[in-house]
Amino acid sequence: MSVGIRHDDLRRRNRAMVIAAVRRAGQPSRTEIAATTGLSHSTISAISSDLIGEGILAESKPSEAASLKRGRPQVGLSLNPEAATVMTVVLSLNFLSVAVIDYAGQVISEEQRRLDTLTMPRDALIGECTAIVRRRFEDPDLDVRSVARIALAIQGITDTRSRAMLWSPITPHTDIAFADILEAEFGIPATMENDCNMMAIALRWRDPDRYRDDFIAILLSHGIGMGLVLKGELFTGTHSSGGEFGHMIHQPNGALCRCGRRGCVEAYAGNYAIWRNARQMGEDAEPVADVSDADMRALATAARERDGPEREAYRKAGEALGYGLGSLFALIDPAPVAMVGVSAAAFDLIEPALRQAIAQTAGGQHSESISFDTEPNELPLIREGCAMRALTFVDQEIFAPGAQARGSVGKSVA
Amino acid sequence: MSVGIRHDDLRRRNRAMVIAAVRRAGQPSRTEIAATTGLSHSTISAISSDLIGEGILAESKPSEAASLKRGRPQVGLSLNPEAATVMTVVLSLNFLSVAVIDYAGQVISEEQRRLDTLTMPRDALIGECTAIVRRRFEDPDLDVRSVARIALAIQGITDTRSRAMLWSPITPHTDIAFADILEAEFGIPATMENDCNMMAIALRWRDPDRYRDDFIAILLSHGIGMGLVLKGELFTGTHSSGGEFGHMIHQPNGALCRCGRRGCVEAYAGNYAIWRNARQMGEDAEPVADVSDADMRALATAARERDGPEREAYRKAGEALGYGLGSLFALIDPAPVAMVGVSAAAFDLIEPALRQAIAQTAGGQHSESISFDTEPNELPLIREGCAMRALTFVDQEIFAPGAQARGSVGKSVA
DNA sequence: CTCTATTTTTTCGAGCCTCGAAAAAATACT
DNA sequence: AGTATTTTTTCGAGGCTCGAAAAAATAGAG
Repeated sequence: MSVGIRHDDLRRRNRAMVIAAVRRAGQPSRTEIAATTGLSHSTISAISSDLIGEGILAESKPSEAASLKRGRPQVGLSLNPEAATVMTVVLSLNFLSVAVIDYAGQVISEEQRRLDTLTMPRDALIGECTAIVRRRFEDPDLDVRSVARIALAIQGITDTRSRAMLWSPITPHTDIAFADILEAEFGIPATMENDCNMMAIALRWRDPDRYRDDFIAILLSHGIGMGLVLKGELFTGTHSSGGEFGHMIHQPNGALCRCGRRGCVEAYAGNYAIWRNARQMGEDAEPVADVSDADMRALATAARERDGPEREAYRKAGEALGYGLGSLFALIDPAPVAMVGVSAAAFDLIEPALRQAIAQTAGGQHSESISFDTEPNELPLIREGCAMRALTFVDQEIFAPGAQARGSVGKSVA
Repeated sequence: MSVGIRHDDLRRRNRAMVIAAVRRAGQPSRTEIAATTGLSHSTISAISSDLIGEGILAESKPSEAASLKRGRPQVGLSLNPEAATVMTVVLSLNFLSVAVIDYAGQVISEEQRRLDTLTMPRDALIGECTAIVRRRFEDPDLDVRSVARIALAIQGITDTRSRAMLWSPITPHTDIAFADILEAEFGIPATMENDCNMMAIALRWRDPDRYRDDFIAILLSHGIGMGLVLKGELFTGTHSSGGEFGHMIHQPNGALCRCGRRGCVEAYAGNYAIWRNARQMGEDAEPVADVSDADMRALATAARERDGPEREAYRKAGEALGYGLGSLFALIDPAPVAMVGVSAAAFDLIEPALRQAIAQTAGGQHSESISFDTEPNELPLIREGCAMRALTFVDQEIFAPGAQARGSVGKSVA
């Protein structure tokens, strides 16, 4: 059962709250923090004085707009970039990237690398990941001790505890406990996250007005992924990262999916499925391993030019996505959707059939009011989400230790 | 954003925690409460002394088993039945029932009534509800002032704030703010809940070992409903009660559903759908308004006796439920399922096709390990859930005021 | 150039709350 | 009757937040 609140949790939680307020607002004054947190000025004063003393926050120049006002000018509080650093590792199909990010969220250094994830042996894949991290540590400019957290993201299913990759389309291997491996290797806390969840976190930081408490990020790529934020919290399954939107059933006994089953949404809307339909290869054709972004763009161009199998392929993708979203909306009610990935650039071809399908479902009662946004480039989003994930971990678990250990106050996405 | 913790919230939250511990454990000693809440003995002593002084808790006889032990005997703490009462109102097809329940959860009095919900005018329906509540208030044995909360449950969609029924299959009328209406009428806080959510709450109280943090309650009745508990909390949509499992899409452009759309799970698995298929009326046949429980039982008997359209109807129901559950499990991972309602008594006819379908979905990877439980009688469950819903409201909002107003510590189902 | 109004931030004492340790209470065992 | 054991209460210490007041820092008025 949930547990009582001990007296010392109070300060820790309010510390975390202040740090979160600064991370969100950028350069808020103490008065502004008091307003957003609902705590008294005295408390904010005491806490921020502590945090400055510990080198977590720093005072910045009084904000420009405020100097027009009378009275004592506000002093902005900001995150001290040197308080800590975090590392992000993003593993996607044939591509591995790492970045070092300071406490204020700026990228310090990065490295990217192509590799053949589909055919690599298990050990080689793990080795590449540890090696790329190690190379960052060897950078003489980087203070190794400052690295407080490593966040990995991978396309595929991870476990709820964010320790391991359970299954991924980018490698034949399963159940790799990347988080444990990196922790053992470098002695730094690490987590293994799902790529679409990180996209959702990044969207929330990028555009908190549109993506606030309830929204959906859908990755339209070789496969179909989803990151879901409900009531301000990242939605995950009970055992895994969950949210396997791409593998909801669209057509019982339908098209062959990359996962080996039939009729999944992905088997109609993934790049390989669009490709298969556009090339009229039949729904039983084995999914191809990869379709280049250029090929997909050519497909979209062809579909825009004339009515033919390409256009029909996108229509089928839209239909599958629409019925899938309709079923999802039946469960969670409609919410804003962000379409991310290379096929999001072809969303104009997908949207009509999608809206038509969704209008025929219970969740689509107000289908014209459901709004879609597109973002063709998923990698920067994933990296950004990872960074925020790692940074907020440092905020909460390291700079306000114990605050999140019990109960659930103040938990929120990222 | 989430808000800081003020000093006085501390006591309120810990009060709520102590009350919750007593409600859960029945007659725990102070020492046991200290252990489950993690608070110190001194704190528990102080809080329980307050609660006893306020008439919320009462000391009961030392528990029998403990007297075998040495030392000072434990004193059990229990809920004082006279601390408050709550009222539950359950509105289902052609049936209205009300009950008064004391603070310890015992039914004090009840009344049940048949009425024709499908044809009643809006005002008459509302009038029946207020009248049946008023009659309970007129009971001379009932201290009107003790009634602290009214919880209504209805089959259909309610809003997230638990104020109104938005849509229901039992009446043609929509958007009835029952909670507001009863509050205005009697001056007592009221909520309007979804029936399947109440079932889920009741299951959790009845069998916390099986139904703890993640489980699904599915109502197999004229329509198909679902109550979903994830991570220990009732899952609702962003705007409505959500969880409209019955209206996830099973077959695009498939059988005609009671909701007017096509291919919903319910259009294959609802009683009217099983009836329609068993009578070979075709998937376009208008759903019948009601099928009696006796007719459904006769159908099940016929299906068990011989291979024919009845058996096929149950097979189709199982298939729809299986694919629907498969899609749901793709999103949330598998969880224990309780099948409730008259058709749960025919689950033996449904299960084989259900398991076969689920095995073909992503969520059904370990389909043999997914466990189903059946409970043919939904009404007692709904009433029980309503009672617990109302009682825990009193625990938290009235006897520990302010505790839940900010943040989210200690929130949990019911 | 000084004084006043205004706004932000800090300081200080009061009031709560929880905690640990010790005391008190209540029983079983010897 | 005395001792051991377990539960519950008491009491002082320490920590935290709050409100009020003071201090700090600036713009505008005269």
